[in-house]
Amino acid sequence: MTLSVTTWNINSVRLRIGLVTQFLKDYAPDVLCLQETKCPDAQFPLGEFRKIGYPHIAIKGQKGYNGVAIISRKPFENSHAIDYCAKPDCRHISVRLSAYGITIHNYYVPAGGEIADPELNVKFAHKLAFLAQMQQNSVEGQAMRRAEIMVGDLNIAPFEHDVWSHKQLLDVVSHTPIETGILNAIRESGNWHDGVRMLEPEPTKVYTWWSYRAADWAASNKGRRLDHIWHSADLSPALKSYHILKEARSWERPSDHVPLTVTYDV
DNA sequence: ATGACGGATCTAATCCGA
Repeated sequence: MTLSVTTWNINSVRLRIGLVTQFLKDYAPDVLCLQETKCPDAQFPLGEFRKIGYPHIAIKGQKGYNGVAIISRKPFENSHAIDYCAKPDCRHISVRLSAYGITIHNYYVPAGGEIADPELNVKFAHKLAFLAQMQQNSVEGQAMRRAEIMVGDLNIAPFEHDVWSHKQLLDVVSHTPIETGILNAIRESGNWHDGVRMLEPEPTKVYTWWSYRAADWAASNKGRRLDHIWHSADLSPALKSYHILKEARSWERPSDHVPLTVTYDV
């Protein structure tokens, strides 16, 4: 049985509903995890997904900012959302896929603002606190962790070749040593495996995000790998392939992130 | 300057993204 999971920071699900449904029709992943839906639950476009074969939907959204969703062709149970840092800001939701017995966690980690110093920047302090709680959960669950996938916009590019210039981004939030160190510690202590880097090891450059601010994003190609799909160690034998839909960055009115899909043979 | 664009909101200017 195949399981394909896509993660995509959509930067407003209502504005880009046409792009999302076109993606689902063309690429048909089993599960789509969205971040930055920017949509209160009551206004989520459930019908648009139901009519193209995605009837199973878990949402955690609010007005204006953040928001996550899991949209599935296959049924799930135990939909669950965690408030990290005791803030009800819609940055996590999980489901358990009934037929697979696999749990999927979908995260939107805080961006962290401009200044990489928690003393000077409360947004960076929030990011570090969020990551600390993720690490605590990761370690606590490590011994029992089976059949789990975690995806999302983690807002950190952990490896040298996850950014266009390691040296030039060392003091830029998303690639500072404190952030990359914590993300690597979360992955290692939780015994998570990074499927994309197993299939595409360093030093190949891999990006999932290109800034809106570049005059020509494709020509400058100053990207970062901010979006990730990890799995528990027991799923590594099932890891099949990954796909980054870079061309989605050129679609009309695009998100600044593109869809990342990992496929398992389970 | 990496790079000033793009989304949502109490439709104007402000917050936020990374």
